[in-house]
Amino acid sequence: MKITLKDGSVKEYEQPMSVYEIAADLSEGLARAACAGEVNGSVVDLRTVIDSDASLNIVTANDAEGLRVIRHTASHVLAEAVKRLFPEAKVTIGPAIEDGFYYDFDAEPFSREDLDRLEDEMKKIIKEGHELTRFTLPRDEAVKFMQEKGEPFKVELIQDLPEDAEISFYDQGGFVDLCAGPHLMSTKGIKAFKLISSSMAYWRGDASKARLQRIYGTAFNKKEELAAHLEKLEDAKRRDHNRLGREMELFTTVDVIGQGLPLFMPKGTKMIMKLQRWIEDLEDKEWGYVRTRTPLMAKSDLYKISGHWDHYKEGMFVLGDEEKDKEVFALRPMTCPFQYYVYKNSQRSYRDLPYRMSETSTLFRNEDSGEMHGLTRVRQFTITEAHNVIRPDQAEEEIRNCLHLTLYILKTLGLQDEVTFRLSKWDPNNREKYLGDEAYWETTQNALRQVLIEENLPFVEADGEAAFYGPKIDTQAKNVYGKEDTMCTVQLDCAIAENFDMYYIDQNGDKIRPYIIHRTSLGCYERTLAWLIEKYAGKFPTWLCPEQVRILPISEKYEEYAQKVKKELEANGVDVTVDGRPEKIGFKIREARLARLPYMLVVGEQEQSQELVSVRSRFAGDEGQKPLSEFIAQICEEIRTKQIREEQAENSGQ
RNA sequence: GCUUCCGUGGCUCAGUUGGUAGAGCGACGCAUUCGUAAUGCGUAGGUCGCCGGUUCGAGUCCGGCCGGGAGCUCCA
Repeated sequence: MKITLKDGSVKEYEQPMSVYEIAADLSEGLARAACAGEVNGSVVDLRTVIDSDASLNIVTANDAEGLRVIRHTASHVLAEAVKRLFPEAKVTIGPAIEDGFYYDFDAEPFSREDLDRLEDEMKKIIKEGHELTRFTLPRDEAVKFMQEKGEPFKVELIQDLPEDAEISFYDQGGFVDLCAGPHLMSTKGIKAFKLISSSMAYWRGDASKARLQRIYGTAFNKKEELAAHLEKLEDAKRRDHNRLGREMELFTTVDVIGQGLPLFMPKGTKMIMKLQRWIEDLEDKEWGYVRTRTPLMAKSDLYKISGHWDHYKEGMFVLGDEEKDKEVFALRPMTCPFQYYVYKNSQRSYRDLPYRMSETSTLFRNEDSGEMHGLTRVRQFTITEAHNVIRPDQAEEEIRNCLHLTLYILKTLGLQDEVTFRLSKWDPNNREKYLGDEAYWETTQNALRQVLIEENLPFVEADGEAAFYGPKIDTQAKNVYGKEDTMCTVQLDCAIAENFDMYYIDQNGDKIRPYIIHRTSLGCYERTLAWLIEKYAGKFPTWLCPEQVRILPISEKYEEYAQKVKKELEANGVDVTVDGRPEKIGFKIREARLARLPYMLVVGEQEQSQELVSVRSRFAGDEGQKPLSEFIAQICEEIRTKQIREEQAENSGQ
């Protein structure tokens, strides 16, 4: 690969090299004069490297590194612009993040107009082309330096650093920011950026600390890349389930019913019922589950035993007033304790375990008003969840078992490549939030980690994401805005059986505490539907479609034959309708396409006389005429096997 | 709960500096009975999210509330 340096000279390498490697190499020799900015202790002009030659094929990960440097520098430019236009604002921190950068300020809220003005100011700063130069100070001098500048947040940051640390600063033509770097050598290196939005954020993410104003922006190497990114965001919005789901009449919301309480329309309901019947049958017939049906509410007594009354009362809908009423009820936020009493109804032997209780249950959680979002964050949702009561020696096998079921379901839905796994651990610095001691958490977390490793699933570990009774394996998916949500979960709970006095009788006749696995094989139906809408942009696999086939008679003369075809398809369990309106065939096809239907059957004179149908599919366009019986066999097979047919782009329309 | 943007007929949107509303699609009616992405003509439909204020006059300005989007915090 060839690198063109800023002074015009060319450097050649036989092997592709990373930005880091180049940086290291260049800093040894000729590069210093041409470069600035620091990467891992080596000095390099990343701008030069990135721009060198598109055919260089610098490894993607390193392009990402370069982008981070551009974005981080952009955040400094933003900070300078804010200080210029709003001198009273205090700067805090401004890192590069996945798709851009942000900077938090202690300031009055920024409006969109403010952001536009800031963009203009940033353009000026970029054009002025300030060199970024690094210098360091001993800690006490650094503190003094920022005190004199009147930046209390920076002072606090410096004071948290080790006493003997050399504190590094970057100076861009007079504006100086505390920063570890690296940066571009000049503000001129920022060639394409945009401020996206502003929002409130807490200092150090702590709601009890200062409320800051965060400005989000993004920056790219080239204007075209920025444009492509913005276009991608626009495209993502077109797939947004909250828009598409309403447009396709899957669900709606009503002001007077309330926030976070979606109404499923007939089509959305049909999809959810298809998912639910599938999951329940699968669990019961193939994975050894029994089904329960327990109340949607209970007296406060139950939640006092489970611990929810003390820890999570704000999150529950409480019916009644403890002061006035003899009995206070609450709508259930989970199914766990109800199913525990199903287990406790009779004495269980070690031979009975695992005892797997599953229930499609509606849950209620009083989310804060700002939290609700479409179908992904609601106040009432329905989930097929289970509690598997097991012997301690069955833990690993049963966790694996649950994970396999989840993986099978994701694969069937075509979602297996959309997820990441997370080992959700406790927060050792916040022990009062959890049951059990360090040894308990080490043991249970190790058990889950072991399964993930053995199953060869890539995963991240996250502190403070566990349930209060135990660690989890969460299956995470991102929505069209890149926000991550938990879809499925497998939780190991070795603690709660004690609270409910659950036990089984072992070989020796002794009472033993079981472990409990809390798990879902799919996320709640609301969230899953949202995920499917966004993944498929409304073009669902045929088996899930609420309307799988629409019959389009050429004219009203063929209505009778259309009805006959409909009856035969219905007899085979296909969801089918007839569009008998006196419209032209082209018009009916257009509407069916816009409704994202998988199959259209055009019927007219020829089809009627020979028991044929003309098949037009979302997948292959005009598939031509075939005998009705052949089409039925084909679509039934597709539905039975839950096949996901590949789309073939049609050249007309959308 | 907080920050910000938004709320005009069923849907998507227009509505210049305040002078009581428009379009396309859809719906309905009539005509057309049609061969693979929009047949023509006509009709109806809005107290401009709700409440209050400023004003001679408010969809347009101000305040509060309700609802929606994005973000923060939270998420059993």
